[in-house]
Amino acid sequence: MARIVAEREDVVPLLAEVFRTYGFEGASLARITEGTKLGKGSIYHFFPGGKEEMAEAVLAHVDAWFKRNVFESLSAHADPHEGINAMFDEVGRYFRSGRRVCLVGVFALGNERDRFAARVRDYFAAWIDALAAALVRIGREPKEAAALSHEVVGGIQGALVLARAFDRTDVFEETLQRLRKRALG
Amino acid sequence: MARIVAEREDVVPLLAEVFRTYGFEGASLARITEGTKLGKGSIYHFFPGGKEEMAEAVLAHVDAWFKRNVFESLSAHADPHEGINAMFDEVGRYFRSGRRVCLVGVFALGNERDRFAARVRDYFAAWIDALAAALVRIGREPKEAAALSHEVVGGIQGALVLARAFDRTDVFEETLQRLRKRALG
DNA sequence: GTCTATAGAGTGATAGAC
DNA sequence: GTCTATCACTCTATAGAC
Repeated sequence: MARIVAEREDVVPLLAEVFRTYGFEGASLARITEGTKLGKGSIYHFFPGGKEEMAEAVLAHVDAWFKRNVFESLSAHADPHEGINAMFDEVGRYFRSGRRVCLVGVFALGNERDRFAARVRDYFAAWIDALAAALVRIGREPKEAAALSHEVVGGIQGALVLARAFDRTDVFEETLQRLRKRALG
Repeated sequence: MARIVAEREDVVPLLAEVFRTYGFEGASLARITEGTKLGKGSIYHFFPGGKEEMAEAVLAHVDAWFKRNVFESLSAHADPHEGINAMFDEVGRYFRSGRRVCLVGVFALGNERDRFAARVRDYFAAWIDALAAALVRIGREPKEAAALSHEVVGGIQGALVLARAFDRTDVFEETLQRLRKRALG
């Protein structure tokens, strides 16, 4: 018996792609074992809680990734303009110009939202708050910054819907450009 | 046997709520029979093609509803400003201030997009085109009208995601107000 | 009898859990 | 792999309108 060492952390990104592609209900064990190249036994060894625990781990992973790579750009840069630009660059890369959808957004729209309400809420709250803080740093009024921040994050989610609907990456890229200008201008 | 006469058209709105709530994959026959109060026999009598035919009928129904009640507002009013205002009013009502999600948006994000690609694309294209035409009528340049129209329709989709994520209708209403102002201003 | 709407038992396949 | 539950779907049987 070959023992290809896998760890929980190595499985989570693969799991994330399955949940992202098929949603929570559509992520069947068959699709999960295919996507992770693991047997059912291994999957349940890593996630005794079943699909619910898998989805929790995936949401935590996405949340951590965004905190580290996207939200932190906003506060880490000495120049907040640079931080905002870095955020848009990262977002464009992460969503592969709209070819990839937002897993948390998909969960927010679905029936599974209630099950993962806290995770979904916290993800968007963290993003919006980090962006709003950067907007205040470039001189916006707090209230204006909050509204603009909602507009940008919501606009990105909407752009993902339209990019998928039209199957066109330029729809996503152009919206990203427009939102970037509005945030910085 | 009680014979409560139902017609296909009466069933479609009930079906729509099931697909809207659970998505295509999550709309099991158990949920469908529960939501429509019809037995499997009746359901398959109306939709011999099964779930695929049900989803097609639902998408066609939503599409027709929007064409009649939303997109037509944009062209029917003598004053395009009034038409755009009417569109925003209808959208706010239809989505129940963000408590309801967009069935076509959910389909666009999911794996089922490919199966219903034409319907999904046409729905958003019709909406964006109708709005862009109204924006041209109030004096916008065609190119600017197209960009703004994408922004508004995408913004509405994104606002639905955020409203569900935060479980707050005011997030949706405020975004709708902001987009309305931008469209008209 | 014919036609349409109804109900639901029963099919094999597949689901998630272990 | 094995378990039970549930999946989408089929089929037979029924009722009532013509």
